[in-house]
Amino acid sequence: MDTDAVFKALADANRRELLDRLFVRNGQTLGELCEGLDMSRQAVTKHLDILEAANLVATIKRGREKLHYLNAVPIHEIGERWISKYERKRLKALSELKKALESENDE
Amino acid sequence: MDTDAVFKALADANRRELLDRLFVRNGQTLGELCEGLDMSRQAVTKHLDILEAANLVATIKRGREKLHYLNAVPIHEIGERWISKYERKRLKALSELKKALESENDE
DNA sequence: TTGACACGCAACCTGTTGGTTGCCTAAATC
DNA sequence: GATTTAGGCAACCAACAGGTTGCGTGTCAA
Repeated sequence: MDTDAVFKALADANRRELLDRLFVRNGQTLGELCEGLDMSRQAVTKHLDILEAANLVATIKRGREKLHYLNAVPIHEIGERWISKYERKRLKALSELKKALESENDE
Repeated sequence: MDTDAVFKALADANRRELLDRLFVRNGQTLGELCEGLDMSRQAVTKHLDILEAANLVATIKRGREKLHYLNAVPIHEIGERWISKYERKRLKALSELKKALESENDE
C-alpha cells in the first residue's frame, strides 16, 4: 500500500473530521458530509478525492447521489506496521528507565 | 497534545526517514543524520525542527554538537487515541461481514 | 418536459511547504 | 591565535495544497 498517501491524507484536520463523520455514520452522501462544515462543496469533494486516492474512503453512486464509506484498513496497517514499531521502542525505553531507577535505589 | 502537529510532522517521507534513522540509532548529531540524504544540512535542520515542535524528537547540545533523540510517545498516543478507534471499527466490520456470509450460507 | 437537485470539471488565487544559498557564531584542533 | 568543524539564522524561490468561483451534466419529480 501507499504509506505516504495515507499519512498525507491524514495530515489535514478537515479530512480527519470527514473520517470521523463517516465513522459515526457510514455511507453518507456528499451533501450530507458538507453540512455544518465551513467549506464549499467543491472543497469537500477535493478532500474526499484525496481520502479515496489513499483508499481510506470507498464510494458508490446511487442515482444522482454518491455514497461514501469509511475504509479503516489502511489506518490499521499504519498502526500495525509503523506505529507499533515505535510503540515497542517506547515500552523498551520505559522498561530500561525502570531498571535504571531500580539499580539506582540499590546503590 | 497537539495531534495536528504530529500528523503533519509524520506526513513527510523525509521526516519519517529521519525518525527511522533515530529508531535504529538514537542520539545522533545533525551531521550524522545528514549523511547519505539527498538534501542540504539546512533542509534537514528544518525537518528536525518540525519533528521537535511536534515533540517527536528531543535534543541536547553537547559542545558544538547537537544530539537528537527519538520520542515515540506522541506516536503511541496517536495509535492509542485515534488509530485504535478505527481499528475497532474495522474489526467490527469484519465480524459483521463474517456473520453476513454465514447467514447467507444458511439460506 | 421543465425545473430543481446532487454532483463533476476546470480555471484560478493565495498561503504554506520544502528546498536552496550565503553568511554568521561557537567550539575543537593545530 | 589561526583554522577547521558543527551548527544557527535569514532571505529567497519553486511547487504544491487548500480554497474559491463559474459552469456543465445527469437524475429525479412536478
